[in-house]
Amino acid sequence: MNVECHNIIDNQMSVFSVLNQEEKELLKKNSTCTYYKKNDIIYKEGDKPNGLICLSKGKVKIFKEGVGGREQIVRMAKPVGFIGYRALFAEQNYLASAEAIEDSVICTIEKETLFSILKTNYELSLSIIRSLASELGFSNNRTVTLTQKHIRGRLAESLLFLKDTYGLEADESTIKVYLSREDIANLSNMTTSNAIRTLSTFASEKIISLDGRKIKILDFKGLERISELG
Amino acid sequence: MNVECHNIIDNQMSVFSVLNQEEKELLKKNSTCTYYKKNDIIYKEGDKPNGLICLSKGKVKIFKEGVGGREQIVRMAKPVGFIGYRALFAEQNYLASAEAIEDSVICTIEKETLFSILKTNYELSLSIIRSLASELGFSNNRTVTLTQKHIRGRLAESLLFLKDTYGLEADESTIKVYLSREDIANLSNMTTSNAIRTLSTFASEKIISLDGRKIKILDFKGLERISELG
DNA sequence: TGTAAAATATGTTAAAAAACATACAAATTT
DNA sequence: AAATTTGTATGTTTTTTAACATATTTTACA
Repeated sequence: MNVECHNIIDNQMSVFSVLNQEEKELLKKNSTCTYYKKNDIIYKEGDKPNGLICLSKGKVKIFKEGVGGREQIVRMAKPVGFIGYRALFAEQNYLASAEAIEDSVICTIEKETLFSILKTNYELSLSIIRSLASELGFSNNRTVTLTQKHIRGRLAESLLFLKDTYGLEADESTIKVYLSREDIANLSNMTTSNAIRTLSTFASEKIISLDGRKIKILDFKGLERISELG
Repeated sequence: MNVECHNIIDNQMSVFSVLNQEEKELLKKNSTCTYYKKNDIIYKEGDKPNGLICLSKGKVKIFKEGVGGREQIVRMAKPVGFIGYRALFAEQNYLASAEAIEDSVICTIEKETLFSILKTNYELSLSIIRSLASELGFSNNRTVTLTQKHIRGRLAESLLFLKDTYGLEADESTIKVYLSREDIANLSNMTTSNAIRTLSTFASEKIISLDGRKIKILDFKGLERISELG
């Protein structure tokens, strides 16, 4: 009854498109589907991965607990995308936690099955290598921007990042994800107060407009300029 | 005449140990050896990778230019280790630069040859996946510590990181790498002034002792405490 | 070997961001 | 519907860190 899993594995756009029918059937037989409510934890820092988790529906934040329990969001996942594969492939326990920020559906592909297919399928290995290498580039980039940019620059970058990740509503300006001010702060390496304050400033400068958790980008160029300036 | 390359490929401890003799010979035939003086640039942000670079001798820093040209060191390489493989496998141009901080020898394995061997050798793919996944974990960790820890915590962490990476001299306390105060600052996300000042403070607290660029760790537990506290 | 340049050191000031305080609104629970 | 909790908003204070200034030492090299 795990239709969601089947859909992902059969998806022509997914990394599994390089597999033959037999391999796909094997994956389907060894995967399970799980449903999560908004704010549900999918896994926690320290947990042991037991498979490749694929986000089929919903949105998920990946975060680490830092100094004094302060949360830093290191990644935002969208369908169809993988979660927690870093720990799985590094053969480590999770170094970050995953939490659904919307009702979500995940499909977990059993570890041994995945590795057995990986053994014979060069294309799949290569696409995993590419994914990890891209994400490492992204992470290194973020290390620099989060440490070097000032508050306005960091917030502007986060808003552009959210836009790039989740896209815009039909109005071509509302960012298609609804985060709490606290999550925006944890994504941008600042306190909640400063996230709220800086969002208000951006709104007063007509760069964005705010309506609860809805954020409309009014001046893309302006936002990019602030992000680049630091 | 590229003996250095041959040594690396034949090394029982390297990732190439999983290759058969034929594959090793192919790699040797398609690799070149290059010598760098201290402060020589090996590659620059934006350059196109043309092979897998292996550091055979010496020490190399990998850094990114941030806001206003401010440098952030994202990795320190030691022999025998790979450099610039992220960009190679992501099929991107380099997102960081590499500079020798000591006289160094590198061995470059030609790209096409490497990929052809990768195609047939599952073990090699897997070890690359593991490396990338580990480094991604490290990078995410650093994002959090560099943004959340205070100056003392960041510097303490950097000193411990340098110790873990390059080890200690025979005296069991001198860190086996000699960096400028500027490099230490660029590794720890602080200004040179603050690196100098904080090093002096640590020295006055008898946590470390300084002799030019030689740094002796006198109180390991103390340093760890400062690092963990933030 | 003298001189310029680079690196190190340290004090002072200015700016940035966190911490704190408080108020209010909205959502949830009872 | 009242009470409580949670999230948002904004002003003030304090801390942290960068920026600046200047001196001294070391290194490079002509």
